[in-house]
Amino acid sequence: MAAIVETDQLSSRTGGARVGLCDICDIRGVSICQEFGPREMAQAESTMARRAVARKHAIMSEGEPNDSLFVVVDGSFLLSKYLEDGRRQVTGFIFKGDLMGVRPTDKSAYTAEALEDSLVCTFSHHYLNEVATSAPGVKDRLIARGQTEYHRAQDHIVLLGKKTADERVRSFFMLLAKSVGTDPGDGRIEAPLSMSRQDIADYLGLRLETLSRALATLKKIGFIEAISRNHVVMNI
Amino acid sequence: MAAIVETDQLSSRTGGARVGLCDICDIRGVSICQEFGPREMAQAESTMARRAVARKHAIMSEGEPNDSLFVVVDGSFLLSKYLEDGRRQVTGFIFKGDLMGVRPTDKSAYTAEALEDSLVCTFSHHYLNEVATSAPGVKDRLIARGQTEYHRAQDHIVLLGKKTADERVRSFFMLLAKSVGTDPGDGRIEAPLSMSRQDIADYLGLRLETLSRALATLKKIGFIEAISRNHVVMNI
DNA sequence: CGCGAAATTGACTCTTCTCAAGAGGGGTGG
DNA sequence: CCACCCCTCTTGAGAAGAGTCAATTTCGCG
Repeated sequence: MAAIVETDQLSSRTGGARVGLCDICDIRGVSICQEFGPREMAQAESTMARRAVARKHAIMSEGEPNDSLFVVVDGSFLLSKYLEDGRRQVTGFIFKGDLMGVRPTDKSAYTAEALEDSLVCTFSHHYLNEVATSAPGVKDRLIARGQTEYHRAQDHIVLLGKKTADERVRSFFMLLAKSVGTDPGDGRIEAPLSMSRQDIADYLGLRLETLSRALATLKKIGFIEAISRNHVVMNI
Repeated sequence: MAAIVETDQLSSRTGGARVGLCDICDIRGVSICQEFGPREMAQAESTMARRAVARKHAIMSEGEPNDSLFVVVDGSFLLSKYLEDGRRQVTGFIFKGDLMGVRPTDKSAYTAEALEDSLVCTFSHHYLNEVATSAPGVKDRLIARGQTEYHRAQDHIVLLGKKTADERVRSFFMLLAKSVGTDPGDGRIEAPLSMSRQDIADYLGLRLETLSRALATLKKIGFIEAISRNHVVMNI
């Protein structure tokens, strides 16, 4: 199922001048790179690779080894785990600025696949360890990110364990608003929907049909102003 | 609700000789302390405190600040989060050797309360940072522990999102067996049950009654050989 | 414009929840 | 040491929410 794919058109791995790749990166300020000083940044750029990941392609697969840290520069990813009989649970959505693969492992705990054509920076952990000796903040940042992931997971647990279908769907849209929502000026919030209804249902622990009915309810009460396959306008 | 309580009878914070506290610790090998060299260990012992936590008392509370790392030396803890209307979700159980408070925060994401009279070692993060400069493995260990927590949370998410009541209960007992189970020789596994039925139900996203019915089923099919309020024998 | 996948809606089923009553077990006081 | 009481757990019956199966509609894409 969806092997790791290298779509390298945008990679900067070829030799020569690479000054500026990070300088112009619009997530530089929010990710681990902010811990790099000028020297670390130069080091980073020399081993870091930018990689395009095509929609539906996995960058990590459950059970497969992974030794890289991925920083999502653009696009979005879906994290999932499968039960033996094929039931799929979506354990999270990853957006611009988020990290995947905080720790090298020889058995990844989940699959991460691109929901749209996306762009990531990859850092080998082996190398990151070296950088960390001169920029100790990097490890603190990894610890912090790990905790953020954990807290998100705990919120997800509360959602799945205690919330009704309508509440779950509402919570999902709140998360979406916070992660990728934009405010066009009026009270409304707009957000792109890079995931399918099935993806959302699998995230919320609901069936497709139940999600659909909940969407109808949220539309009726006005929480959702308009929704299409890949876009939503909310009144929060 | 359950403030942080200091039940200090067992604390070693008073001055004088403290040699040996860690040397004789039976979880030394499995926890972060294993990263300490002799010098770090001496440092650690001088600022670390052992603390007894009485049953039902919280060592961390949702929304409250926390700047210590806790290592569970003996006993067990329940992690929980509450919705505004009081619904409680148990997000995890913590046993001997586990960590709590991997990161300092001024708003703890969850509450941790002792399920039985327990014993923890507390390390202030401020101090831990100093130790980490000479023992860099400590931070790696914190990253690793953070990831372990996250992976457990993901398993919990799968459980809540995709499993039936019977499957959830079965999974809980498997977890219990792995965490605190002992094999008395025959194929069976025994484990103490420090949590109530209500705690288990809140962990599994089920009602008390549903859990009770599932237990009856598991007894009938023989997965559970015997179960009382605080002890279980399983056939795995 | 039309095809096909994705999403919605409908009717019915089933698992889990709810409310209620009863049984069991542990601890305290007589 | 026993009995009682209280709290926890179990069991029962009916209701409700979400699941299932199936038909239909919508939307995005060629």
